[in-house]
Amino acid sequence: MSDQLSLTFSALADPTRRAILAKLSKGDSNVSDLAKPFLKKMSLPAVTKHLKVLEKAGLVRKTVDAQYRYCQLNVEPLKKANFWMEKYRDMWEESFDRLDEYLKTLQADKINKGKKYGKSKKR
Amino acid sequence: MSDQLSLTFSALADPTRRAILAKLSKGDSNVSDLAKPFLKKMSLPAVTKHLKVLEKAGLVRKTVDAQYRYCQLNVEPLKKANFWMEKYRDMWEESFDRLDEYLKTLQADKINKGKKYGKSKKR
DNA sequence: ATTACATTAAACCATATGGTTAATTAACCC
DNA sequence: GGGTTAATTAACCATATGGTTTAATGTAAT
Repeated sequence: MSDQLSLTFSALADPTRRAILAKLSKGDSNVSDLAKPFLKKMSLPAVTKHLKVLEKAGLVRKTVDAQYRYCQLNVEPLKKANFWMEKYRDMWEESFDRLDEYLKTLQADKINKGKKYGKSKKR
Repeated sequence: MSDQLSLTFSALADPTRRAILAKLSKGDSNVSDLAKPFLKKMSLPAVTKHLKVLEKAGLVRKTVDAQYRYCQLNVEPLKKANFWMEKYRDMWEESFDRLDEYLKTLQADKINKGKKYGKSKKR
């Protein structure tokens, strides 16, 4: 239906699914164990559905062992999503620099105000 | 409705919206100019809707000038999304290391095969 | 063989999403 | 003021999403 990147971002656009990924990052798990923390919030089939979304995005892989399905995190799509974001990294670091500069300005102004005969700073 | 992060990922989960962001990263633009490349694919109101999604996620800001709305990219949410992803960075770099190791193994095997009396490698 | 457990499938529902066309609003230009 | 342009709103539609409950499937355990 959608492209890989859209599937990935779409899969990440849900707190439950992000929590599932977080849990899987600490180790593989079968469905029941994985679902346990969410069963106060939702039913087991709901978790199954979330897992299916994650699988379609390639973020989770299942291996069958008897009646258990072991889920494993696959970070490859995350890597690709991150690669897409990298194009914008400069921009947010630049804006951080600007913030940094702004904070320095504030600091300078504060010092200036402190001085009885302080000059306004050139920028 | 959703949390900030979900809104961001959700906004990114569409190729048209990502293209809009890409275009805005090269400079501010009013809606019509922004929409131009997409008008073969979809109508202007459709683009307006996409913009609204991006605005709700905080990725785009509009300023009004007469009848024009100038759209500006705001990377802050991208920064936050990236921050979330960073937790997994080690994992995909690790998997790259594994790939690297694997490739070296292949290389070693190749060399081994080349030798008339090569031993099979223990794993 | 029966029972229990792990997991998924089916059927259903409400709301969200992504698109359309037609109408509306607001500002400009002559 | 009348026409043009920029952009949004409204009303509508089809499909997707995220949840439910109940049923089905397959394996294990006794």
